[in-house]
Amino acid sequence: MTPTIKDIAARAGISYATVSRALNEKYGVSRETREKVKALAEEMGYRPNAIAQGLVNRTTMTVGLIIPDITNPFYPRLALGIEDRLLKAGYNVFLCNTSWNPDRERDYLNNLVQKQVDGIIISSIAHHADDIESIIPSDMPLVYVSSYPEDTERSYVLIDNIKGADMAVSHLLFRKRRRIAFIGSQQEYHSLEDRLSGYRKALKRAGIEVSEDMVVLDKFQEQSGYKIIRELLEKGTIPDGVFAENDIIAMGVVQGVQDSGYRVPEDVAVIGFDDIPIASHPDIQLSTIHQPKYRIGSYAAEILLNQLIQDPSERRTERMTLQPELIVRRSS
Amino acid sequence: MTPTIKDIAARAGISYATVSRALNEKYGVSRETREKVKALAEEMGYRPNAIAQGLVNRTTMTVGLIIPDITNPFYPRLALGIEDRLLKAGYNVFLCNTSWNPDRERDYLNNLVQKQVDGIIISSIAHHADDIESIIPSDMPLVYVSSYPEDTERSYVLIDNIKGADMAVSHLLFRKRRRIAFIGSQQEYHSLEDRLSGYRKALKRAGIEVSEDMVVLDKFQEQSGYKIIRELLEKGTIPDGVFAENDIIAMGVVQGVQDSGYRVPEDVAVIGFDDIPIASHPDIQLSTIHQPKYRIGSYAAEILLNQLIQDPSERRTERMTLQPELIVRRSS
DNA sequence: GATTCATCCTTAAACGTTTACGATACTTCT
DNA sequence: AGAAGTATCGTAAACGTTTAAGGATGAATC
Repeated sequence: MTPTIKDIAARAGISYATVSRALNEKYGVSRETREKVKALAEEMGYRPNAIAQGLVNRTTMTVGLIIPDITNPFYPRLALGIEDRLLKAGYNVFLCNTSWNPDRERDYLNNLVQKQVDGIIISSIAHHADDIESIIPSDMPLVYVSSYPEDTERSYVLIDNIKGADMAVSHLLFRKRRRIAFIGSQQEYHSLEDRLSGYRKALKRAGIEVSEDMVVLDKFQEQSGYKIIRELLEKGTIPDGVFAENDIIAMGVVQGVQDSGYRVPEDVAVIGFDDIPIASHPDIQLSTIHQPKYRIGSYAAEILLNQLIQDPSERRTERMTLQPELIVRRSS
Repeated sequence: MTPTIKDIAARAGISYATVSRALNEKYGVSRETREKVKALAEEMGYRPNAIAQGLVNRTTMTVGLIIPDITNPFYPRLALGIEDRLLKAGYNVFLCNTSWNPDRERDYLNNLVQKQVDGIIISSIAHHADDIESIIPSDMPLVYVSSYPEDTERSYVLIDNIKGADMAVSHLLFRKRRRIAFIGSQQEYHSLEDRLSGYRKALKRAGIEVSEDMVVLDKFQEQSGYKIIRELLEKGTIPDGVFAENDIIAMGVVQGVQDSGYRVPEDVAVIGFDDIPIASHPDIQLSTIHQPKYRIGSYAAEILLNQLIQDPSERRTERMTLQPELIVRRSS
């Protein structure tokens, strides 16, 4: 249907190998035929078959991006940073949304190696490096972004979650809160754990004992914050501050607090994490820890690109930990 | 590196053609060798090279999805509906974000055909069908979603934009508004035009003349609503109702109205389009026209899948126009 | 006039699969 | 026993491209 180099060769009266070299600017073809070939290619609407090229070149100019939740505004911006950077370098990206499903993450990884992607960027929900790295060839470039399994040797780009959480909780402490809850989702996500340990760290430093019924994790994301805080309040466990795993959950918490007849921030101060766009809306004004989402994405892409051009033997792992930023708004 | 069927064949002491047939459950291989081959494949960690398969099968189990703005919460949900449906059928998706850039849309289309995708779903910003359909092979399945060029013969899935806009404006009229503005972005987007004509239609039916300074389009998306309404108000052009192209813009309008010292909805009633999740937030309460985003996506995927299994000759164009739903909230 | 050399092109193999066809051996039938 | 059929496997071509190696041509050198 669409013309191949053989079609061009036939019309030009030369062999298709010459056509290939002409189009790829290789040596050994005269200016004359090169121009003739190019004109013909243009005229016939020739477009190289990337699949065939991929087979012989052993590179597909394609990378896989695995994220847990495209519905959380954090990830689209991250993905945008990645896509923009990779596109500039000529790569396309397979976007894979796992919806927090570890099986789906595994399946997608398998899929991506079968599809011969050149590299993978992943915001993983797996706990162990092996869950991921045993699936992919050991020489396949991989960079973790925003979350990673702690026993990995690979590159990653992420915010300092411990420090960010520490800052958030310290801020609540500064606001004279003493009964500070941590509310999150039950997903096995390494950044969750770091945020949790940052939470513990800050409380410990302040000499406050962490009461375990103040740490509540729930199965789902979207409605988690709302549900959890309402249950807490009804049970009579009344925190005066809440640090939520992320802004989506934090917004649920704020709603829940208000619907239970309490005031934010007077009765319960709330702070989230991520600084998604809506958090700064005048009618929302959610305090949070800022993450430079787009930048994190483009850094991750940059690191992957470095690995892509390097010899596997001399690949170094590059790790970036970006500094979080406290954003104080009305909710605290 | 990773084993191929030849490696398996060598270890099994048979030809690689037989290995292929064994793994693909084809006739002509004994139970015995089939099982031996499968065991070996499992043991050696064999995974078929999808690129090589793609070359011979002339199908890549891959589809391209082109959207203008992953940053607008409308699209991730649309994409999710598409991805979920396609994944179930074994397809992977290239997500392509054009950032409202027509050149980038064109480049991506080219890219996708070179990458030999089996089909394309696109929320296009192009005006003419030719801008898109001249790029792709005529037998390549394509379905438009949420927006489409009006001179196309292809399938599409979208909301009835004219009717939705009509409903929105009629609602404002019902609220006794007479000076109703339309605020949108300047992107060439067909759904924009339909919404604009729905706006005109409703006004006309009510016997209200459309004043052209009440229709304002701006270049960008995110800040458009805010900027435009503030300029309008400062110019002394004070609408008592605003229909915005989408919820993102509508939210900007609400902010702008309030920052200019007017009240929503008392002085200016505002209604948007899409019903993105945040619109229902208790502190936002934006009136809007609901779109079933996830469902639109999965319908589009369904239609594409139908085309993928059909013979190109007997492909019928399927067009779905979903009914919009008016959601009245505090902003009107 | 033979040799060398550069230039331009062709041949052929390779990438990892699938699949039509042919070959072989074994069964079954007459 | 010979013919015919069946089950199993191998050979080879094909998908569209890149690229190493080699061949042809003509010009330059001696």
